[in-house]
Amino acid sequence: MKRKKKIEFRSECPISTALDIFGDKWSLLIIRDLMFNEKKTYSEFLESEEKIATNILADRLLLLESAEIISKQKHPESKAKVLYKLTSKGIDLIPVVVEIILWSERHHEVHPYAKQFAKMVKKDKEGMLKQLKNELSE
Amino acid sequence: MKRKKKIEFRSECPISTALDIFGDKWSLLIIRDLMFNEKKTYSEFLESEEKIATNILADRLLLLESAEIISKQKHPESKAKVLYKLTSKGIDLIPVVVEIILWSERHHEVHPYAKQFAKMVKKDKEGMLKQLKNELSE
DNA sequence: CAATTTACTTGCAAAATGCAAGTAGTTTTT
DNA sequence: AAAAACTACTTGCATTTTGCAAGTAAATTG
Repeated sequence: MKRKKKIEFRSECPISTALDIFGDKWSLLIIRDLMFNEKKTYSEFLESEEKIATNILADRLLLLESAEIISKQKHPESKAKVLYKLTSKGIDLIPVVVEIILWSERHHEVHPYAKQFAKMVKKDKEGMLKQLKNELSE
Repeated sequence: MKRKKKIEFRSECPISTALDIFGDKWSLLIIRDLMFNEKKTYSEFLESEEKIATNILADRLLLLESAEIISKQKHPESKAKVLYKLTSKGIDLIPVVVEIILWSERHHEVHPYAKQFAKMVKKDKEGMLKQLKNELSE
């Protein structure tokens, strides 16, 4: 098991600390795929439309694991596969990700399904957050 | 007026698009300083404890300006100074930044003032969001 | 048992970052 | 009014990170 060097925090500012963990172009996309797209394995993450490079994916998975946002599990079907899942700390990022989606949807051209999602969240944000959390906590 | 090359979006995913704009270690810290720390000028941003490099700061200010998250204004006191402020699109990031603070405060060691802020948000999130928005919209 | 799949690693070029120093207006000090 | 200091940058260069292509080793499939 390869251990990634511990993340150095630049300050005790909560925003800075968060950025030290997921402040890059890729980490939140992995989290998105775990959160909304039912992706769980290395090769599934590779398929996403933004086309992350294999070495970057491996690096980010290690980083997110060392930050305890994701964890590795045995895949029930095959031992060639590795199952990644969000930890409770990762699941706890739901409100952050949802607010990013809402902001982006208000200000940019986005996929129709994102517009639909935003519409549903606006109807009942609390309910939606709870539902997402439940789905991921199983 | 130096124009920064237009940001390329990797996809129409709202999260990916947001990351194309502020998915790095510094942009959200500038936004934080504008949002919570009453910083408005280049040299004030440089003073923050994370110590951004001058060239990176200049680059991020251009990027945020081209994404219409901040705008440059004349400084009322001096024409040696430049006043940066959040646009309405930038102000609209308040919920994102607040959720990041809440998440980080729950899971990491942070400044005491951040804990205090989290406590106040938990009491009345809607009120706090409105108040922050009002303060920035003047 | 050969081909394919899965989860990576490696090597190298290109891009981004970080640091120190420099510059060009503007304002303050003497 | 000249010199010093301040403000908002830019420049050059070393270091680090990213991106791409190819390779590997174990597990699985045909």
